[in-house]
Amino acid sequence: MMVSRKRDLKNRLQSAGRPREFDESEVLDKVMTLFWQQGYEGTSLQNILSASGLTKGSVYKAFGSKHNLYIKSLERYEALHVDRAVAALIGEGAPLMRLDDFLSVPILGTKAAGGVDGCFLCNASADRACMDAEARALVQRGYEKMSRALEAVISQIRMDWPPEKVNQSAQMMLSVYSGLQIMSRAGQSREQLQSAKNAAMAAMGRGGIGFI
Amino acid sequence: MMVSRKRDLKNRLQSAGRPREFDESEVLDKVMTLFWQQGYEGTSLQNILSASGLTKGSVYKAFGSKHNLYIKSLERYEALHVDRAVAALIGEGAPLMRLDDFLSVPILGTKAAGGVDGCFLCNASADRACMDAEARALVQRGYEKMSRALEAVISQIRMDWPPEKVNQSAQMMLSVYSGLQIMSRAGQSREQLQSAKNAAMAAMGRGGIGFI
DNA sequence: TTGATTTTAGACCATTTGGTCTATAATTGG
DNA sequence: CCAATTATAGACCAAATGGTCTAAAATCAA
Repeated sequence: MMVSRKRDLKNRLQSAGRPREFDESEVLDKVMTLFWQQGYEGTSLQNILSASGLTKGSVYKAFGSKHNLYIKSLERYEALHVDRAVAALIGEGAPLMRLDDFLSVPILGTKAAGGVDGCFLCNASADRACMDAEARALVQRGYEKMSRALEAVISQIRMDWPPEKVNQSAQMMLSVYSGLQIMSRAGQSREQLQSAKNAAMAAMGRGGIGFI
Repeated sequence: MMVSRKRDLKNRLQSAGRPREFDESEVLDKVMTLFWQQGYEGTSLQNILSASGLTKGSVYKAFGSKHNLYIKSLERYEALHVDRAVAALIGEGAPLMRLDDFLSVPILGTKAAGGVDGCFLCNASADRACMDAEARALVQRGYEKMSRALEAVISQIRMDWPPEKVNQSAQMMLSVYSGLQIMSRAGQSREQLQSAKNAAMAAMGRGGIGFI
């Protein structure tokens, strides 16, 4: 047959042939959850097939490889969770409250009866980032986004602070956030995490971070 | 033969039979490094055999299972690294400097050319703690030790602070530490980590953590 | 209807997984 | 030297791994 006469101008959305029986985003959400909870090596193809209800053929046709599925999952996490957190940080309401809410996420996400997801970026940092450049770039981009948003709120909270001080505080808040997420995965109690958050918030109060 | 007449009173160190050809602690150190760097599922038995130079028979005779090897690795990490960090925290010198040194570990450990180990406790938090109660208990014990040591230094730095404030600050410092370790695994730049540390240290300075 | 195109189901594959078992080697106490 | 004991090497194993491939099914354009 002729090559590539196919549809240069028609610009259709639905190509010919049998249509997909699944929603790609829906499947990706389920797979993302698996990688998020169990890590890359901890999630087997079988896990993925069971959770998605698909068969190997469909998965490999649609996503190509396990690794690509992981990268796509990270991207989806960024779009779904990081961007939402960022929007909340730079959104409406008292800036101090917005920062507090941001640091509360790791604490509220903590379920008493085990099974804490934490933050996919933080988990991926430990799990894959140091051995997978593509994953690392995505994780860094996520941190970068949160870092910028933190700078924005903090500069609203402490309008008297110079940019340098705002930047350092934002980096500290990001560290606190990551630390809380990681420690929540380890089952640290809500009280302990709460204490950490309180001290971090207190550093933003009157007196604030007093350079030594 | 008779049961358990073996050596109730002799109390010998070396039992009869062929002696070990390897040093158990040495092997454990190598295995610990593998689990630390690659995680539980990311480390195969083959990895372990190659790194230790042992064969399956010896490994299983000496350690029983991969899982047990992981637990032993966590214990060894606690004895080797956590206890050392704790000792340094409550040791000699200016307390403010000791705290600074503690938070510098994640930054100095960062090698420019990838391959950052981070902290085994933090990695294990993301990797295994939420699906392995034994591992979780060890991780929590490690955090607990560091937390107590942090309280000790902080109470030396700010003798005017009430215990509650000291405790909250210690929890925050532990979060910052964990966050730095995790973000260093993701390849965050030394400058970024340094900024976070600076802000955290600043919170201990004059004015300190000013409750809102 | 027919031909082209695409997805699906699942058989199939080589490799690797964690783990066991046995024969042999190396030691000690007697 | 001999019996008992322990460690080593590596053959062996069933199950699981990530991945490929083919035949059938489902759709659309002509």
